[in-house]
Amino acid sequence: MNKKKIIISKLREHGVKVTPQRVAIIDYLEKNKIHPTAEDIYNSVINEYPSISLATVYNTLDKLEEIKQIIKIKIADENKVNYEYDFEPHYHFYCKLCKKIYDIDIPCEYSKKEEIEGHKIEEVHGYFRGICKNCRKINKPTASSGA
Amino acid sequence: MNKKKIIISKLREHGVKVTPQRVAIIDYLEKNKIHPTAEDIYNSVINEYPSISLATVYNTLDKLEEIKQIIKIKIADENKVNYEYDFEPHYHFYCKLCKKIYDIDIPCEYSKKEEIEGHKIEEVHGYFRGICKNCRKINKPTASSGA
DNA sequence: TCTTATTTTATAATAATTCTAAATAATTTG
DNA sequence: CAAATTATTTAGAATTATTATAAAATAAGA
Repeated sequence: MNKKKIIISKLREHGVKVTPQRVAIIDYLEKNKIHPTAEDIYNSVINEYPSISLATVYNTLDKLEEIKQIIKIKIADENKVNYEYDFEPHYHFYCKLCKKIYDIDIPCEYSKKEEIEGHKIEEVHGYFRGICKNCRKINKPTASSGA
Repeated sequence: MNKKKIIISKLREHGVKVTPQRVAIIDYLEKNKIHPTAEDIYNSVINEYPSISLATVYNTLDKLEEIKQIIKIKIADENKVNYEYDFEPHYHFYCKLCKKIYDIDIPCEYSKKEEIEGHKIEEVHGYFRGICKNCRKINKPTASSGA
């Protein structure tokens, strides 16, 4: 059973209607694992549903978050939310130059703990910020430009 | 040498003037280690400097971030930034009920690494979200209300 | 004191997100 | 099948945190 099917059945379980707009948003998430913003999703889904509204995108993302199938991540410099579709807990890396968010293939420490210092854990978030692999290369002085 | 003095000398090093407004903001951070928002700071400092503007608070916080004396944390449900004054890297815990941010007294794994998967690390962030110790108590069924 | 650069202030602008109310679609009930 | 009910979508207005702008105030140096 793939994630799309899981989501659809979970929506039904929760009495949430599986509308074409919602499916289009789920499809987008399924195919574009780039930690998109609500606007990224909107800009793509609007091709299929020219009358879709940004509010519908936000509303759908909220529902998906409620049923714990996506996670909001707040990592960018601009004050906006990116959405994570992946199941497995892992770290993220945000590049201050190209603004891309990378998945980091190490599990979050503490991601399996249920509580910490008496507090009940529901989500674990871990991320790095810095300069990514590619931007380092681009900005590194070349042999000819070096001293 | 305490942190306030360090900050003041660092500001001077960077050619940033140490104005009374800025000192008041630093004092607030020194005395209120509650991960305040810019508005929290503004609401307090305005008592001392009734004409201070929110822009000055943001401007000062940006300067303090530039010289790496505070860290922006994006953890709350509302889309706003909280500021961390503490030196040592550690985790945070955000309570979804009372909205408080707790410091968690375990060091961030990877906080001393310089790079990961080829990316250059400049900041490491780790946080939990869930229900805090106190809110768990308050919301727990009492002996008399239980089955 | 005059000059210059910096900072503060007040206000306007921006941008992400949420809210609202009307329109639409789907579902249930008679 | 038709009417009634309910959930959803839409368009657009409202909200809110933050940033930008420009004029006034301040500070530092010559």
